[in-house]
Amino acid sequence: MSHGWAPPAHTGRAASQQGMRRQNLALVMTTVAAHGPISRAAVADRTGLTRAAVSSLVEELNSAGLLAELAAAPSGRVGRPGRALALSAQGPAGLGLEVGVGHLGACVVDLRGEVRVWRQVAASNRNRPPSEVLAELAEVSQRAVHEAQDMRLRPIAAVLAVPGLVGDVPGTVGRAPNLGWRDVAASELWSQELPLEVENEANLGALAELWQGAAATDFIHVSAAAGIGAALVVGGRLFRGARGFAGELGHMPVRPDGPACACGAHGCLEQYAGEEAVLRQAGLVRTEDAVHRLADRARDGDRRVLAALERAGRALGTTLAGAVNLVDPAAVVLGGAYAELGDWLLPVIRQELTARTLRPWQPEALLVSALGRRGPLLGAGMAAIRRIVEDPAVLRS
Amino acid sequence: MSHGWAPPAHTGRAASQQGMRRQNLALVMTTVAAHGPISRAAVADRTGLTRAAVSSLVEELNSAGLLAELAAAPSGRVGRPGRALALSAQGPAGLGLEVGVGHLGACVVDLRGEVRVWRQVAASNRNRPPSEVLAELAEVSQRAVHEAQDMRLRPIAAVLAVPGLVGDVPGTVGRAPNLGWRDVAASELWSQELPLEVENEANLGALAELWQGAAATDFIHVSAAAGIGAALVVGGRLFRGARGFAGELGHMPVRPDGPACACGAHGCLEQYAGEEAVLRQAGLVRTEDAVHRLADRARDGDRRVLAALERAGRALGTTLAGAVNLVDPAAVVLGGAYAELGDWLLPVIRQELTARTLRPWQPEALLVSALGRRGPLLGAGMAAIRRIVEDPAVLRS
DNA sequence: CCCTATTCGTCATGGCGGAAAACAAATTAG
DNA sequence: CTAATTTGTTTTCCGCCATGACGAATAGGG
Repeated sequence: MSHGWAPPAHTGRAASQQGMRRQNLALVMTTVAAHGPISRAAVADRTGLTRAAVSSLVEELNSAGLLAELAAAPSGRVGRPGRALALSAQGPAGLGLEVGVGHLGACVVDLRGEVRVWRQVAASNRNRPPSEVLAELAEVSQRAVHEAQDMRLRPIAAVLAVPGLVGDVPGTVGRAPNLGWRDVAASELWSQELPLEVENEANLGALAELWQGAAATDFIHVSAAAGIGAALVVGGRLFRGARGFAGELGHMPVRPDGPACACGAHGCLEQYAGEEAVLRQAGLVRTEDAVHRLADRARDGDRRVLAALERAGRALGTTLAGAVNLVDPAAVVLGGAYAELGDWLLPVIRQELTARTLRPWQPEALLVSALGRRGPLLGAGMAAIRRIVEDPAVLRS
Repeated sequence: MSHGWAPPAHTGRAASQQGMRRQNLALVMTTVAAHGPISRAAVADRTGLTRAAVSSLVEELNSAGLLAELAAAPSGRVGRPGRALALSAQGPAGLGLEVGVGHLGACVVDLRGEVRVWRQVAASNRNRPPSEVLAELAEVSQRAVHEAQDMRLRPIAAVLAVPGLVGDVPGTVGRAPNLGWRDVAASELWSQELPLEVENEANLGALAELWQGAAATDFIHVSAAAGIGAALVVGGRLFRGARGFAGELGHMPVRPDGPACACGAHGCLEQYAGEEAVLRQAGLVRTEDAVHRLADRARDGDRRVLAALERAGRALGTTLAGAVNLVDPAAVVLGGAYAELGDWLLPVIRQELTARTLRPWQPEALLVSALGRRGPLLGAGMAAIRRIVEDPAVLRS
């Protein structure tokens, strides 16, 4: 009647003692990262490892320069005081890079997740040759790296945030319409020593949100630039879908027979809540700082702008309600350009969410990103160093 | 500027040698399950374990009665022939149970994933006291268990498929409107020895689809009964969302200002593609076998029925396109009542998917479940025994 | 001041489990 | 019948964590 189990569910990997060590090193590392200065004994309690094992693991992490012992603080409790462990403020660091339409950015984040260097410069990158853009970025980056080195920080990996899609080949930009890029092998053009990884800016914004602790471990992060993108974070990880295309919120249907969209369909969300559509409704022309002007006029009470924002918010809310019904996230975060327009969008979206989600929806579960435009670059820097926290053994090679 | 890493990303568990053994036992088990009769050496090649380690692991699984050695088949290749390992056709088995509106079911699935006992009886369970229903189910179940025992099968766990929502407390049915159940503690009413777990029938249908190998490891399984539910399978696992409510496809908005829905919103998918809506459009009254009658009339070319199905398919397609844009599954599977109506729904849905998905959509990635109504019960049986395959160490306790 | 209770970190021992390599067994090719 | 080849087991070894004991560093009480 049946034919047995289907082939593989992605066959796991063999567990070895090296793997065990590796996992426990990571466990200690993440525990220290998450629970501030903490003693070995407390790590042991929290992880289930023995104190002896923790000692050995800490010793290894310590001599690799990943952990540091802080000065002892009097605890007031009886017994020998523990020695406070914390992630090292020196040593390995992550280099975050960003190519925006109107700016370039570089930042350095240390193991603790703290931003130590932050540089952004204005630049007109629209339709500029990628090699030229990356060359200028390299200059900005090098200054940032030098600054970091003065603080005894040693960047070990770079992540580049781009307003576009990552290509099938790692390290390439598949398409970035706003930059005019198409199939750009960024990591090859990148002449620096550091390994470079490319990631979509919206995804990195979502990761920044995750690691800065504003939202839960399961949320939808919506951000708008030219298009509308959503990043799904599930169980503390980016959810990319089977082919890596998950999160195309902008082309969810709002009205099946609505206005034609560039994608070929009709009534996509972008036709209601996309930058171009909103500006058109508001009677504004599209410029680099259009979002600011929208917000200004809304503050001034401009009827047409307010109506445009309400219309956008309603469409966005409807679509998000659908997404919430389907994915059941713990929160929805508005980032990117939407963050600045939160005052006017939030109430309408809340209304729609409340009305259209089958399960009761807590109003406070819809929130505006506190990171704003800094999200992508911050996320890039954090992502670059986060690997070390989540798997310190990669440095042992 | 920043405040370091956010608290936990669900802190992992400490790796111990026992855990290592456990993981490798599972690895051998799943490898044998997935790749048919296979020799120790081939398992070693495939998993990366050494032959010695595999031997030791197989020895343990063997003496626990989980693996069996088949008669040697001449391979024709040079060298000592391998001894073919396969999952045991005896020993531990899973008991699948189902309470439907019009029937009760029980089945027994062995370690290989093969159905060995299959029993379904008609019953009118609508608004019947849960204790009475479960008592009758227990009888059916016991006969099935006895039959299984005659085949040297020993059911070790039961999973119950219900057309409703699982409650917060494991083992309880939160709501099953079609049965008239509300907060029923099924596992307490279940007087049998076996541990009982309760799961939504649509989810189990999706798991059956997964394990029977029709679809990929990432897909959306749509099924309709009274409501429209979707089960998301991601990386070979059920995706439940933050609160366990993921998959409410029926209340995704199709037209923001469409007909009012029982959920309080307007224009939900259920108002277009739900059983009641389709029947109303088709001019049929609602009965137990309404789906059959729909299919019959459609086959006869009934204009009104065909129009109703087209309308439903179009709405379903629009919504699924949105879901695909958001989640990017490798496939979409139509199950439940939709499976029988596939001939008429499929073309329209394909059309919408092709038109509305941003990424190119392969027509063959939309398919109809071959399991039909058997899915939920089959999935229940398979789920009950699948745990042993995925973690054989649980039997060691 | 000294002694005890308490907690922390380390050290020594042991056992478990996989890796590596040698070996025995079973087949094909010639 | 021998050589070659592949399989499965045996043996030895090593890494890693658990266990338990011990020294270290504190607070509290007499």
